[in-house]
Amino acid sequence: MKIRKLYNRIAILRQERGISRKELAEKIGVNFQTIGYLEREEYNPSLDLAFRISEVFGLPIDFIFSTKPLKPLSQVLIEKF
Amino acid sequence: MKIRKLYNRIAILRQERGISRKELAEKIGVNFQTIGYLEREEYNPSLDLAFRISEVFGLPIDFIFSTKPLKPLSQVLIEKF
DNA sequence: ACAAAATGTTGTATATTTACAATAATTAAT
DNA sequence: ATTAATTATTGTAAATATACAACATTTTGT
Repeated sequence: MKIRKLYNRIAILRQERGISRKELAEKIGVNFQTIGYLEREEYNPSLDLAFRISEVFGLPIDFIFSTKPLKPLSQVLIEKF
Repeated sequence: MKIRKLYNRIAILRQERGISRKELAEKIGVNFQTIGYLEREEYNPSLDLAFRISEVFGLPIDFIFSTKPLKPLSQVLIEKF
């Protein structure tokens, strides 16, 4: 299976909550550098890791991750008006 | 990260649609034995593969996959009454 | 009952993800 | 301005996912 690059909102969600990668990594049970890789989208998480992130943020996987580049949350929100 | 076993509804969703593993595998672009491994929950898919499955069935990832054992669809449906 | 199709099992090889360490660069705090 | 904290970069090793093949078993169709 030829890999497909995935996109995510990890960086913004983490910043919204005002925590560092190290803190997020601890909540998730993963090395803090792994968070860096994911935020830079250098590789895709396993489904298990995606679920952990989803659980920490309390948001569904499809909201955090996408096969297509993600619009800024502000724009998504305004489109709901 | 110690791996966590994940659960999924791939087998029922595939059977609902009346297709074989081979056919599903072709739609997804993966080896047909990989579908077997996933249905038997012998290992977890990558997030990319989870997205492909989600796209083929037209259902969100959180509906198809779960960190906890999944109730039969019939039961989930009845609980909505 | 038989043949064909689908699924399961076992084994090996490759690709991708995760961990970890050491150091550089950037940003934040004092 | 300096220190501390955070993030980026590079490299290596380990764990897990995916591909593929060959054969056994089960199920389905006729």
